[in-house]
Amino acid sequence: MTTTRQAAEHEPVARVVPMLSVPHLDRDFDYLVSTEQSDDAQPGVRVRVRFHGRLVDAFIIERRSDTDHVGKLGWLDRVVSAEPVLTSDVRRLVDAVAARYAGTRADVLRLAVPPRHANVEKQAVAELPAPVPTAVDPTAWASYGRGEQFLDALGEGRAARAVWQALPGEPWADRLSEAGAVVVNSGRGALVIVPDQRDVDTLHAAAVRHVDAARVVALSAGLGPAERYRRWLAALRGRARLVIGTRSAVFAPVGDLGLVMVWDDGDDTLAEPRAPYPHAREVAMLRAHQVRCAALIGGYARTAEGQALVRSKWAHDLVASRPVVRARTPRVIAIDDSGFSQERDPASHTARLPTMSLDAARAALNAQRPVLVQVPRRGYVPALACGRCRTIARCRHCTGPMSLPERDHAGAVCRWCGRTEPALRCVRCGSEAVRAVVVGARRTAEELGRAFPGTTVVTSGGDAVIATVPDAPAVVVATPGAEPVAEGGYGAALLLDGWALLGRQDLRAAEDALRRWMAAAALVRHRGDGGVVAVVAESSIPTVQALIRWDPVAHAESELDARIEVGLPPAVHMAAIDGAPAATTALLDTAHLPDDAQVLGPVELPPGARRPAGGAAATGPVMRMLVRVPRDGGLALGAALRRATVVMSARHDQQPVRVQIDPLHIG
DNA sequence: ATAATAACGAGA
DNA sequence: CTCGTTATTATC
Repeated sequence: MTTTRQAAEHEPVARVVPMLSVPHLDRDFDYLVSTEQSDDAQPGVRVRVRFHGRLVDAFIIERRSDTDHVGKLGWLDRVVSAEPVLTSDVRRLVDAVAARYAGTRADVLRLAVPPRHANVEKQAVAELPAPVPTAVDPTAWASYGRGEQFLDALGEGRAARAVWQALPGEPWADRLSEAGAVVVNSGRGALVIVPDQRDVDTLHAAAVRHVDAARVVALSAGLGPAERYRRWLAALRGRARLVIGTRSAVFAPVGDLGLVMVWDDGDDTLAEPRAPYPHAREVAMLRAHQVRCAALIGGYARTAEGQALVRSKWAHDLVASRPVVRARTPRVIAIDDSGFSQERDPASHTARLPTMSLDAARAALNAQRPVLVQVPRRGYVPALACGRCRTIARCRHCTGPMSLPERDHAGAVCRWCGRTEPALRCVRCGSEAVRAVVVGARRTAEELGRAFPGTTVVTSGGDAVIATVPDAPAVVVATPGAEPVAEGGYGAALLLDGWALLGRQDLRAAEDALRRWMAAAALVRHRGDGGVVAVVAESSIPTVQALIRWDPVAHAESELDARIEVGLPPAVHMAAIDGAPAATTALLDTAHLPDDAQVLGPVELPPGARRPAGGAAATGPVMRMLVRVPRDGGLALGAALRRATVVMSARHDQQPVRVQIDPLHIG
């Protein structure tokens, strides 16, 4: 069954990028286009090509009249559809991300272009009436320095860039929607990236209040292939002009992009867990840079990365003045046990956390307001129980659960009041044996229920997240990120386990603690309205001070200074190379690293880290090597490691190695 | 990946 | 010099 094919008359060569994640095959390949295929085989469409005998998916990059290939060309096997799903903007972005993260274009393309759904693609596009500009009130941005001017700049199509710290109680989704509306009204597209589905829902609800609902679309993973592709196509085809989504939406094909926004960029979920592990904020900034559009990074707290953008003058500060901050924030008290002797303060025999923070909670409940209690994620802090009878170990002062902190801490520590207990003894059976158990939010809820008999106790966390709670007395126990919004604001919040958040051996421990605290505290009424936040941590710790003073910018400043001091991102760029010791050293030996690169390690992989996938299932030790280069050496680092992976993958004897650029957690 | 092929080394 | 094995290279 040999069919005679005729090459297209005009530009018979299609240059394609095949979807092969093998580094040394990440090149362009030319194929012949037949007459029948010619109309459909336009740049950006999906095709199938016979590659080394196998049929593989590919995207057409360009049509050409000639080829530089010396051998004979094969034919495009099939044009999958005429939909040009890979726009030139997205293709340039994919190229840049692959280069920066030392990955293959195929891997990035898999993140950027969702799988096709033929039925959805065939459906006719409904004609939309001409867009109706919506009214945007820029005065809502007036609390933030040059906020109104920022919106004006967006309306004028300028490439304004800002890092914005939202005030407590601020309906951030409305503010981001207003910024998006200004851009959409000016005829351009806007994109907002948020950490999770809950934020997508919140933002979408707000967005349709500010932008014609037919032009707003929300992309997220939990949609199912058909709906997901339908909405993605709405963006591609230009119907949707304000696109909202989680991390992979940062690649969404929004045409004539005028503004890209990222909310809460300190959230770990913005880091893609699949190779080459790009971070949505970094991709967003690359994109803004490439298309010269505006950018906005927002959150209650600020990351060192955000601060670096401000310090380098790439972005402006968008923060409220001190008097406004003071008026809008709750009163923050630190429940601080250290250096406090019971001899000097006999009153402290009655538990200090219960006295001070339970007082605050009780006052809020008496004022008919809900109280938020933030506890760590399940499994985050193991508590202790008797090794013989399994009774949970309790603090002698406040009856809080005891747990073992990080290694450098002697004795057990109370999760509520932070007091140290050098020698535990079971109150029931007298045994001195201890075992670790995990006390989650549910148990904390039971305990608090006992502390406030007759009060409704609600828990939110894990797969049972509650969006809102009514303005009524209730104790709301939530894990970070799952705090329900209280209508009118909480009367008080208790932030437990401060020492557990701050004591982690992680480069982002302090930043992360402040981010979680502020996210919870932002839901509390301001001080003038009686709002109180009690945080269980030493008040002398700078991060606790930053919460008390509500100064995320100063905290990010000193965080950035600290990273400069010790040479960690974003002050430098760093690559982590994980794998069997032989494999990682082989890769680094192969790499022609820049002259100013420093090789560090090997270090232990952070606990819970996955071992690099692919190839033979390695069983040996997994080690991490680190490469550090100056801040302006990021591209050179990516390029050098990219070349090394090409060489290594061509020699197919190696064990799997994972390369991550600027990983969130360095080990 | 995997097939073709260039390179290499030991035995006859 | 040949055969058998291994390293290298190309895949349009």
